[in-house]
Amino acid sequence: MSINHAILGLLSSKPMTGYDLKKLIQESSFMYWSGNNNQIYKALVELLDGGFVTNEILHRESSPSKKIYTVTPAGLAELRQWVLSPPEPPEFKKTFLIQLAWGDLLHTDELNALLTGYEQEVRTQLLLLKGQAERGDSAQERNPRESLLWKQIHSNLVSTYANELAWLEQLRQELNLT
Amino acid sequence: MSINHAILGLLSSKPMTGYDLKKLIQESSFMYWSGNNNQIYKALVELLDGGFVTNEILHRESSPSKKIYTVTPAGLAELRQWVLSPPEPPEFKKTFLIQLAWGDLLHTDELNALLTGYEQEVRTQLLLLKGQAERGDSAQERNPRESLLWKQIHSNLVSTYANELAWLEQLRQELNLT
DNA sequence: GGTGTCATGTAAACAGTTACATGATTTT
DNA sequence: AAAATCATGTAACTGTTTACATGACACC
Repeated sequence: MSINHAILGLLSSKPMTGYDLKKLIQESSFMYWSGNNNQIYKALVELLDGGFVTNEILHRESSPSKKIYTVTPAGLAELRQWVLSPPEPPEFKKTFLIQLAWGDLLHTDELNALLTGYEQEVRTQLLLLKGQAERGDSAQERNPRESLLWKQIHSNLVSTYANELAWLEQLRQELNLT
Repeated sequence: MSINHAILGLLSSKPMTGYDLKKLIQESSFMYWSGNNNQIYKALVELLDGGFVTNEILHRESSPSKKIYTVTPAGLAELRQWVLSPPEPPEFKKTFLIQLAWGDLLHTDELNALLTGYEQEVRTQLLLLKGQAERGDSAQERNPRESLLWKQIHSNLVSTYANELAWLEQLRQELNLT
């Protein structure tokens, strides 16, 4: 349930509308939520109720009125608190591994096709990541330490996918030699 | 929604009760569902309705009657079909990375403690994995190809965690040198 | 005598996704 | 003239988790 904290984080660099937040979260590689309206607008109501953000409402003739959200000091304190909290282990959902678990039902060529399919998916994810990096995503960093952290987050994801590809290579070799 | 297929897979090696399936799924490292009653018993009803499994009911005086589920040929066909279907990309939920994204709010020593906390979590996961492997988990394999596949699934998870540790090492170095 | 395992199931709450609804403005 | 973007929100559905409920039998 940390999308609220992610929103606090995003707002800490710049006041934004729900619509802006939605886009940032949807485009982000490491903020893993889908970033649909329901999540965002619900979270913003909660954050407002909790006093962690305030909003400035721009009324416009017709069109829904634009709401620009800003973190409060209480919101910043909450964010810091959360960042300090004990990390959770990473979670992996690799449905492919479950397919592979019963891959013995397949002929060798079918199994090979399955591996190739997975490889394609992983490569696609890697390309998406690099695309985001080139577009200089995640906006303005402030100081060198922060910018180092963001680079390392990106590097974490890249290495995770690269590791998957390396493992695939190993699997292919073992399958062919047996 | 592939827990149904995972259940078909498990039943394909041996008829079992819902209770047995629950334990296998909960102990498994790569079948990522929690394996709570609600999921299992609901899935079994669906599989039964679809004609993918049958059950033999052992009535016992008092105690709920034991139901032993067996895959039907239709179930095996469905399983094979699913195993052949185009793989999805892996999904990662690394909440830690989101904490790190705003890690610049922390003092250096706090940040270091955060990294250590994460490292501990990852190491714990690795130990759990090795424990499962030693207990010769995932039961009886049939032929060399299948047994190779199961070993490689295990190896995938190990390497994923190992990669995380290697990345942490790199991050530590970059943080200290800056 | 208490704890743990076996064995089934239900209820309630929470989280997440997809789709719906509206309507102006900007781009192609 | 059509399509995409801006901007907010709601409704319905699906998936997941936690907790409740029952009761025998085995083990310490």
